[in-house]
Amino acid sequence: MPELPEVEYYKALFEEHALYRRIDHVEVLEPTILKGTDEKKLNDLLSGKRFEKVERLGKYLCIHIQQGRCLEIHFGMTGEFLYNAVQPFPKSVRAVLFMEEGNPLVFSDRRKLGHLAVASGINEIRRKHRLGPDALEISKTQFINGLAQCSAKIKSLLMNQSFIAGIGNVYSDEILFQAKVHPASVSSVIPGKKSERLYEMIPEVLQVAFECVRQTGDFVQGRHTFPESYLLAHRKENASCPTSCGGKVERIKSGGRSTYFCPACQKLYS
DNA sequence: ACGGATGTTATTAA
DNA sequence: ATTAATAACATCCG
Repeated sequence: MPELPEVEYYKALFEEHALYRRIDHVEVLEPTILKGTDEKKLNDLLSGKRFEKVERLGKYLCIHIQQGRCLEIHFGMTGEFLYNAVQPFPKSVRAVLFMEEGNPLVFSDRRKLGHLAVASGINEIRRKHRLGPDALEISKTQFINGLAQCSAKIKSLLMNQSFIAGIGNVYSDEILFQAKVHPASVSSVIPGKKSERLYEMIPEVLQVAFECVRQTGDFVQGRHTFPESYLLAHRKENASCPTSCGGKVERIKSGGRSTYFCPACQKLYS
């Protein structure tokens, strides 16, 4: 489930548990999660070195390795780091970074949709995956102009990592709900004031989500404790809209994903 | 039993 | 050139 808030939380956990520690060696249990590298190359890169820094861009982490290159991490749908795992590891474990001291850093990914790769830095990751500006860094002008130029549906645009990096299916629904914009609205038709409102809701929703994730801790199940005023706390068909507008939550398909919204609150611009 | 699941990418079609 | 829909990746849950 990792979108920007979850990946930001992974970053914080990494800083707390793994940063500056020295790697002994790497064992890869499932080679298919490696992209463009292999177990031997990873050992050449990592063994005997320390983690120096970790950066996040959208849903990616970039871990800088002492005197060398970077480890690129994407968590897919079910990826996570485990910091207290001991052998025998759960079968969802795909790679293990054994440290010179203490517990290993364990990459678990049940559905194997995440990956590890080697990169020179955050800019290479940006280029390779054609990522736009991070959702917490995009400028107002860039966002507003992007909407004005785009005839795609707003929900698709918010999830388009090339336009803005870090927002996925769940938080795009919430941002649209908080801004009271229908997910099928045509981006270029949304009035200026509403575009501004959308822009403001992005950091608002992502920061609230980060706080929830941080407090809940366990998020692989996808059950955070979101505020009652959030659609996310009522994210199922026919639930009552939390605004007491009397509307019932609807589900449609948009961008190939289940999209929840309140037809009474969220205005359609098309 | 079978539909659905929070991500990304490729392909195809309009 | 854009945009939308679909499948594929692989596995588990309700």
